[in-house]
This record gives sequence, structure tokens and C-alpha cells, in this order.
Amino acid sequence: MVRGKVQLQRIEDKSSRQVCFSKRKRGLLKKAKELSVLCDVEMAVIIFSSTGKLFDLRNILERYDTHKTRSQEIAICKNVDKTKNSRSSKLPGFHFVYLLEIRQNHHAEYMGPSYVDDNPLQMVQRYFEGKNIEQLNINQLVQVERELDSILVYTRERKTEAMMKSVTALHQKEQDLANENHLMEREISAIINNGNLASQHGLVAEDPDCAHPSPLDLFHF
Amino acid sequence: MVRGKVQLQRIEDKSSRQVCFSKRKRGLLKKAKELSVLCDVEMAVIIFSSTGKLFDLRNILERYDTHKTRSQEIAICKNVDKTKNSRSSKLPGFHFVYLLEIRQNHHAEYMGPSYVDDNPLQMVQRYFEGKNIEQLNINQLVQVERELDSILVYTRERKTEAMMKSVTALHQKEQDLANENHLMEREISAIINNGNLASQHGLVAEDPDCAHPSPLDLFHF
DNA sequence: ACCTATTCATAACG
DNA sequence: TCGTTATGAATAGGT
Repeated sequence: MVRGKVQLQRIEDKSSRQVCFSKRKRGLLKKAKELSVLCDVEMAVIIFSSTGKLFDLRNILERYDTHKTRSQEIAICKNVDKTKNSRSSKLPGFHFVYLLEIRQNHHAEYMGPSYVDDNPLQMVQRYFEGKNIEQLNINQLVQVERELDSILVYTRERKTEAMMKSVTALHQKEQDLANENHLMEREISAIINNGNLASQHGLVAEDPDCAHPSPLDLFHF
Repeated sequence: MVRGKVQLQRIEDKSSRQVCFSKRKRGLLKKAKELSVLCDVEMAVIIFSSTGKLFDLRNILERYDTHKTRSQEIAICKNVDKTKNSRSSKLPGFHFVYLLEIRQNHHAEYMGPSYVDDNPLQMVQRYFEGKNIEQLNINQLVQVERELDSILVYTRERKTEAMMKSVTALHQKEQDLANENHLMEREISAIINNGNLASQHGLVAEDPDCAHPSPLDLFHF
């Protein structure tokens, strides 16, 4: 009973929005799969729900190597909402990552959830709790490899980001110090000149500040 | 005139497939936009066409900063199929990147194509010259993977090394400048005190800093 | 979760 | 690529 055109705007009622999301998500993923199969294209649909969960449908054909796949996962991981402490997340501080892997001629397969934490060490430790790497089968190992790669790449990007910030900040500091330095040099030479004039004429300046700026003016921002 | 259910399998006729792709892509992006607006979710649809072009719909909300957005673009760019010398690419060595930016309460906006230069990647491209990744067997692929991993690790180490050096050098420079700065401050206060003492006592103090703080010490945070 | 009226998407044309 | 139209598909709102 769809009466009237549906307005293209946020559904305010939370329950309705949730129902709509569920229905339309299924529809969208179905259409995505159809498009990928019918037209033989690779595609990914990434949906970030408003509660901070990540839904990911990937349909990546074989000719994309694992490194490229990995790169794609990076982007996905980076966008996980870290600001929300979702109640529906079973582990506090962790975020669900649903990975729905859909391949050609296959049905959707539930691959997750996996956990992503902000505390790297804890995350890694938690990650391995209860996992017996030695006893996993190939598919599980592939999945574990991907997850670890994601974590690794995310960590690496954080590192680079931090270093970049540090470099930028240091450059700024260097600039500021150099400016300050330069001003003080001029100050000194001004004072010296002043003193030279005074000594040349047998006079002592009563108020050396009157004509030229005080050193303290440096800090009059 | 849709007669009968469509078979969910690759459309063999190239022309039909192209038409279908065009239509369904539009439909999918429309549905994606509807879902994102109605249900207030962020999402991205990434479509790799079979001719190696990249179609990218992004609908990224404001709270994701440009840095993350940029990262996403990088990741996406990395997934462009570089092995094909697509005839439709107008600039050799460049890759089409179609960016369709869709924001809430806005229509789809055609942002591209923009060109991504992979000049910095010439080395990598050289590596691939004459190698048909698609046609290698497993052992060859393992070998290529190892080589690439070596290059990647080496590159990464060089990057970290360079950044570390930069940070260290900047710290040193900062230290030097700060020292110089401090010396000049003392010099200035020495000159000032010198002047004051000279006017009060007719004397010149050799080292006025020894006991009392310079006014500039206020800024030694 | 299921139903169904209704709107929407689109395959097969021109 | 564009327009039209018959038809199947998706889904809003109700139960």
C-alpha cells in the first residue's frame, strides 16, 4: 500500500527508518549482484549504518590481486565510525564489521563479524584469543589474513599520519623560532647601534625604548 | 516489454550488456542515494566496468574529514586496472577516474573525469612491462608476489627512514634555534641591564643575568 | 514477519 | 544515446 510518492528525505521515525533500511539494503544488494552478474562488472557496495556498523558487500573478480583487495579494505576500515559507542556492539570499544562476500554464481555468504578496536595491542590480543591458527582451514585462513592485513594497513596509515603531523608541526615551530630569532637579531643590532651612538657622543640614552621597539614587543601578538 | 523473468547470468551480447549496464547503473545509484537519504546512512558504491574504467559514487557525510576521503580516493585509484591499455583512455599513461559525488539533498553531480598521473609509479609499471599477470601460473604468481613484497617492504622502510630522519633533523634544528634564541634573549637583557646599571651607577655590569631572571624568562614556557 | 496496493525499474523495442 | 511502454520488481504501510 504505497500511497503517494515517497519523499526523498530522512525518515524521522526511528523504527520506520530501521525497517526501511533493512528492506532497501536487501534490495540494493540484490540489484548490485544482478548488475555485477548480468554486466560482468566488479563492484563493491559499502554501507555505513547510522549506528556505526559497517555493511560491506564485495564482489571482486579474480583478476584483482590480493594487494588491491587489501587496499580496498583499508579504506573500508578507516571509515568505521569510531565516535559512537554503539549499544548493539557486543564488545565495548569494538566495532562490528560485517563482511558479506558475494561472488559470481554464489549466494551471499556471512563472513563476519570481526572486531576492530582502537587499542591496537588489545585488539591484536583479543583477535587471537580463542583462535587456533594452526587448526584453521584455507577459507578461514584467507579471512584471517585479510583481517590482519586490514589491521596492519590501518596501523601503518596511522603511523604515517602521525609522522606527517609531527613533521608539519616541527616545520611550523622551526619557522616561528627562526622569525623570533631574526627579530631579536635586529633588536640586538638596534641596541648596539644605539649604544654606539651614545658612547660616541658621550651620552647615555635614558629611555632606550622610545624610538625602537622593545624586545618584549616580539610577544605583542 | 519485459517478457518473462530475466535470467541472472552474464548477458553475452556486448551491445545489450552495455545498454543494460548503463541503465542498471543509473538505477542502482538512484537507489543508493535514496537509501542514504531516507535512512541517513553513509555509503559508497564502487563499480569497475569491464573495460577497466572506474565508476565511483561516493556519498560521504560531512563528519569524515578530507584526509580520510582522500585516502579513499587513493585506495580506489589503486584499484584501477592498470594492465589494460584501454582505447577509450584519451591520455596514455593516465587513467580515467569518474567521480560522481552525491550529497544529501543534492542531485548526483558529475565531478569528473579527473586524471590521475602515475608518474611516480613508473618504476612499478616498468616492473610489469612484459608481464601478463593474468596469464601466469601459480608458481610464477608466488614469485611475483614475493618480488613485489620485497619492493613494497623496501619502499616502506625507505619512507619510514626518510620521515624519521626528517623528524630528527627538525628536532635538532628546533633545539639549535631555541638555544640561539635563548642566548640572544640573555644578550638583550644583558644589554638592557647594562644600560640601566650604567645610568644608575655609572658602571657597566659584566653579567647581569647571574642572579635575577630576565624579563624574557616569562616566555620560557 | 507477511501481504498487497502502488510506485518504480527496466527489457525490448523504435 | 534517447524515448516509449508493457511488464516484472520493489516496497510502504498495514496487520
